[in-house]
Amino acid sequence: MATRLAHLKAAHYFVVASETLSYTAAANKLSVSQAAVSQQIRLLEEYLGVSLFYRAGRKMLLTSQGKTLAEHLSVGFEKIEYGLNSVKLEPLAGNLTVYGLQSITSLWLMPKLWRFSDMHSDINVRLFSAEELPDLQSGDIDVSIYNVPILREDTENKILLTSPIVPICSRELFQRIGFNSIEDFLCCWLIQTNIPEYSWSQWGKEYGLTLAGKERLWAEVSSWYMGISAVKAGHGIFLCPEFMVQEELERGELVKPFDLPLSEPLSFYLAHSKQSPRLERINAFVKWIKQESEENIVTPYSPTKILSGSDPSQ
Amino acid sequence: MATRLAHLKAAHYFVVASETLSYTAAANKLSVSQAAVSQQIRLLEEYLGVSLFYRAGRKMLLTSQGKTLAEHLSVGFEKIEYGLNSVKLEPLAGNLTVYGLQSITSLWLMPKLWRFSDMHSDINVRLFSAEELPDLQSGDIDVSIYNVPILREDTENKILLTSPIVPICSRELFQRIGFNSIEDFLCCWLIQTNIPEYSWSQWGKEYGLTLAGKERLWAEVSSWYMGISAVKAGHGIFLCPEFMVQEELERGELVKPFDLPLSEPLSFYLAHSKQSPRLERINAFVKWIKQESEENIVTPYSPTKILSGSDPSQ
DNA sequence: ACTTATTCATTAGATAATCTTATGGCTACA
DNA sequence: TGTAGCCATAAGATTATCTAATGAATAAGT
Repeated sequence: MATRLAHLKAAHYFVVASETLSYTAAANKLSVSQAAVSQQIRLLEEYLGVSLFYRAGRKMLLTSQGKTLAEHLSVGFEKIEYGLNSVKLEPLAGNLTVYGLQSITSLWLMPKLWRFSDMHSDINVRLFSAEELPDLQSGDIDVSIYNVPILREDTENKILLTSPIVPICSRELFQRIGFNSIEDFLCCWLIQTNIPEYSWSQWGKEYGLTLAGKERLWAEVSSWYMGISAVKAGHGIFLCPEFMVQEELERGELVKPFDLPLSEPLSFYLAHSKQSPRLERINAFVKWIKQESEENIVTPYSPTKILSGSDPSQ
Repeated sequence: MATRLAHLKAAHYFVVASETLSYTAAANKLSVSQAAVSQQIRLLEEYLGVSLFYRAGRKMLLTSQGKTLAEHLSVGFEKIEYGLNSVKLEPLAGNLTVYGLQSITSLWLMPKLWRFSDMHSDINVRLFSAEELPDLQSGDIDVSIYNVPILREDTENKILLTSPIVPICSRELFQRIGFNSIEDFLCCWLIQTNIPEYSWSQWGKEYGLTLAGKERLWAEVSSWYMGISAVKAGHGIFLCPEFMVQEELERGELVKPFDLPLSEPLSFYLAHSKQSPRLERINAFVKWIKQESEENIVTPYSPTKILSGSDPSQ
């Protein structure tokens, strides 16, 4: 590293002035007097032995050397600013960016979020939904909810919730087909995600249903969310984490034809950087969300109730 | 740009300390007292609300946050240093990097260079030879000598020298073949660069020599320098800028079988950035080299003299 | 042409940041 | 157990930097 880096403050003032092309405006931005800016820039010019600004009437313009310098310095100071911001401790109040799969954010988190905002009106939660592995080190994401833990030295992971995966269909489909036995599944579209552990072939293996026939009706969706949307539209039976459709099950909009979950449940993991400058905010959020998930571990409705309710003759 | 960039000096000290992992060593590098470093880093830690170093016995180690910060800051300060250096005026004394094609540096410039060092013992000339277009803005090259001008707003170009291009061969080849007429060329290897203007076919066109026959012996070299090397080894006749082999012609090592130059001479251009911080040095060099080239514009030996002088019996 | 407002330059004095010196505590090592 | 090496801290000295006031130059409005 450079051991002789003189006049850093002057360089900073210069960069601000190079953006505004006005000492007065720069001085305002920097909350100092115009004279301070003028002096610092003069100092820098003397140090470099080169003039950086020249007057064009009432305006100040950069000399060609000034332009060169400003380009280099501005990227330097940006990096420095970014570095400082990425470790500078922030107070409790402020923004908090939560990342999650579409399914869990829209189906589980969003409906609960108002309660958090209620408790912490000074924390502004911003949701960010996508399907790829989150980067918790970049500073763009504070907390993530993902279906695998984010394994890194500096990342803290907690299991947020664990949910069985069961076949789900719409009430209409359920009433139309009847579903006296699991073989009745074979005359419906079988919807699944692209995760092999949670596929119909796995389910078939566990419950002795042969799905090999090529006359099967398959559909593969790229996210839980899309599968649930399909099921709601009555398009088939979906192997779905139960908690995601808890409300719909309660309302009877969606139905579990049989309460036959996959042996492997699905877990979601809460993760955040251990050294985030927003740890205080993060901890408040994590504490709250853990409570929320614990209050909802038990599925309040037995799906067979709906089943028998809608078909008492069985 | 960031308008609130506090404690830049502290950040700088921190980066130096993060490299040495010692406040004392950092203080020495920075030419300040150890206490100054200690205080600045403490200040920075307080500002960030985060500890950056921790003591491990007698050593200081970076905390994980310290590491993060140091990584970002060091690249930032490097950019700043680079920027400042690229405009900071330098005194006459110091390094000067001269770029040129292999041929011109080794055959023309290098042999003269001792005279410059003699005049300017405080300017240390470093030669850099390659074949591609030089970048005079990067700061790595101060002056270039190239066969086309470097056309840029901020670049100054001067013609350094203009030289005829003539057929050249070794004395041995000359004596062996005799060369009574230009048709005798046809029984030798014809060596040329890959520049069409300076090719044998161009020469043949100008002097009415038909070179179409497929029994021709051709060799194409990628630089003047390589062609001259080939000729010196007696491998054929080369279309060569005369000034490059002036000494060899004088000594009789190489010979011009006929003084029949191409109509288009070859020019070399001296170029440098108008806003280099090393302009003083550059000007000294340019002034000298222009003088050198003007003193040598005329070829002192008529090649036909060597021709007749070296082989009186023929 | 004459104000007037705006902008940067310059100065002197005030203020704040930063440095040094001196000292003390801790650790590693002989 | 002493000693040397390293960092922390405090007080006072020294610089660096700021502000306020003023001047000079320009552009725009009257």
